[in-house]
Amino acid sequence: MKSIADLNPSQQEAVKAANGPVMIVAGAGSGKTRVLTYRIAYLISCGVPAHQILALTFTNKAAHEMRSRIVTLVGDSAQSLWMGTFHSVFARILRREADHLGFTKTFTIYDSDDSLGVVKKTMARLGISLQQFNPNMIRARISTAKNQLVLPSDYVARSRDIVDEKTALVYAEYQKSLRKSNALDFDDLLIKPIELFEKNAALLERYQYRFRFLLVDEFQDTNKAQYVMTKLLGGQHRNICIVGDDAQSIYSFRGADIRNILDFERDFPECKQFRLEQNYRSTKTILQAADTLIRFNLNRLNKNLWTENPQGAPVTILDCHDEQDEGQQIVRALQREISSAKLELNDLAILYRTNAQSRALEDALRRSGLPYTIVGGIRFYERKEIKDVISYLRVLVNPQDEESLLRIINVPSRGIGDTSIENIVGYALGKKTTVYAALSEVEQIANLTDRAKRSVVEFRTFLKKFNELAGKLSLSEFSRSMVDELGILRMLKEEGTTEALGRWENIQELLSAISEFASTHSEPTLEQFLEEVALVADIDSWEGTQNAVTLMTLHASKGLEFPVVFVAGMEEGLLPFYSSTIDSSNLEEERRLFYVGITRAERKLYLSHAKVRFRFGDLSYQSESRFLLEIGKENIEYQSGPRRISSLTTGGEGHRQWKSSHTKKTRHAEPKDVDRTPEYESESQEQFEVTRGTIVRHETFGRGKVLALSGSGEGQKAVVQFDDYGIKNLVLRFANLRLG
DNA sequence: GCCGCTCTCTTTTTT
DNA sequence: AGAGAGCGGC
Repeated sequence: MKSIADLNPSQQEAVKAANGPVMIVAGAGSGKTRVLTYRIAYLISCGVPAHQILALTFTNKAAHEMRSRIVTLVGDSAQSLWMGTFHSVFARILRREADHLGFTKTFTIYDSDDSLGVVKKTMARLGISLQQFNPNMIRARISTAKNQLVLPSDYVARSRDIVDEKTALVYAEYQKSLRKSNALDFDDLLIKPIELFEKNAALLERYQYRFRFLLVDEFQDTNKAQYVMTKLLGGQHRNICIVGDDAQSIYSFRGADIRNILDFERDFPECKQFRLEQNYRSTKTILQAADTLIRFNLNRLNKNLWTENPQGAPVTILDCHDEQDEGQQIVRALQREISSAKLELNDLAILYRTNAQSRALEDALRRSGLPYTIVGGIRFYERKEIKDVISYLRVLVNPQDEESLLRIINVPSRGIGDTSIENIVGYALGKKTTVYAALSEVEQIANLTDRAKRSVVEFRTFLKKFNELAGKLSLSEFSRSMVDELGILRMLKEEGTTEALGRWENIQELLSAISEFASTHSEPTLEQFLEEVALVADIDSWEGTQNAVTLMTLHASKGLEFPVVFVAGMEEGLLPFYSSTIDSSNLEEERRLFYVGITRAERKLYLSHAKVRFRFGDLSYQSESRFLLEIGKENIEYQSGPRRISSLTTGGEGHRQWKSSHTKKTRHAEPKDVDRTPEYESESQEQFEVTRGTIVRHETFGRGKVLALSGSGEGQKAVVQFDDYGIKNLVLRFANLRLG
């Protein structure tokens, strides 16, 4: 192995503390990835067989990169490392052990869309109104419960409102449906292994023995299930190394819990701690800005990041009029940077809070002719036409997969309508058999038209044919001929619209992806392909090597670095983002998110904000983000746009009303300020004043509290938390609210 | 059963 | 503003 002399002393110590629990607190840009790779390489060079090391990373991309770096350090023996995300590693383990849990190896992994479909069907079956109760909210609550290892049976006792009561019912049925479909959702991939190991001590022991060294990266973003899993696997040998930075925890909405770091210290009191505080990435100015900002968070571990890098240029703030202007100003700044600093396009990144913001930025880039690449947005594998083809493949692998089966039974449309489907499902339910099996008993299903019966037989024959072909053709031949026979490509081509052509291209792209998968794997199977598809993240496929500016969300930027970084949309309401449920912990997470953004920058940071922006089809006027005031005046310079148009003074009637409510200056945020939620587009009502906090009464929903207001005039909307019906979004003009 | 229209909801972030 | 779902007419 190459010498580790090129690491600094604290990095070296962290690398060499091989045995026992280790906690590495690694600040942004402190060479964390380097330490991890060297640490693993060091273990291998000390004689630990690579297959006894399990390293859990946050993205597949990080895993791939680390693995190849380790291979360059210690050679090919490192290929047998176990490395990947929690989800992919445990999916792999679950495939092996599926029969212990009553699933088969070919189980399907349901994404959030599939889960939502199951939730909806379950609600319908239970007679719970989809109008009254938001299926998405119920799905989210089920997911949260699962992340916290709350079982359906325990959920009832924790019910706090009527939505919880309904959720409890749905949750129990939802789990049964998944089991019937031989399917696991994302959360199950973490929970089921725990269930497996708790039930089966011998099996746990085997895996404990197998993975003698555990490493967990981005530990601040693990959830309870992931932590319990870590403890289970590593609790005996205690060779657990966790690496993280509490200041970069940005996934609490997904159940991540920073308290895991504190719990680790409690559960492993003998753990050795290392702190990496020297930053190698950023200029002093950028680091100071980040540090000044993060000090506004009360809830944090103390850390002292420092750097030997030069002072660097101040952070530039771009005042923009609207999102178009923002795009233009960013483009101009980009062009200046490229010409003056001799940068490549892939040295530049534009980050934002929400995917929706990319649009205006893309427009500006396109107009200027600057090539760009976008990470994320509408995910490829979530597009309708792609999901349809994938569903066919899923059903062929796992005929029990009801969600996919019902999705494709009439796609392309073959005359099996909703009524027929209902009859088939009803029949299956009555006979306690799967829908797939019911297809073979079509003659016995009541109320089916002859046309529907014939179509079902056709559909069945189609599936059967490709089931038989599966073993005979190569993966890419197989999928191509299946798509051909489905006839969707031909149909799309005939349709001829731009949209249809786009879909046609997408399906071709999917087929190429399958071919590529087949050529890069030694024994490619459909099962493997589907698993990979289910667990890819947008960032996994980003290479960063092409000659283009990169656009992505702040979340996706975690772990990356760029010489020049732009953070767009620095406005109250957008960053920090607020929804109806903002509280101080949300605000602190938003601040950490911005912190992550700042610390991606090596040499130069730009922050932009717009006065006017379209949101939800309405113009909205926001004051600049409080975070701009929190990064320290001494670190910033303002650069005004070349021309200022203020629609506050030149705008028409519709705009004038905003004047009064938005001349209010954002309060300077102080850590001690208890109520930090700023006024959010509040305005007076005709009959009575509705503001945040007003208690109102609704004809059917009863008593509720106004959480937020948005929009203007006729279109003004209120987010109301009802005592019995949860959160609703109402148009005030129609809602007929009375004071409660 | 299919087509086209209107209404609703969304958009926070993602494995 | 745009997409998807739900509804009504053919």
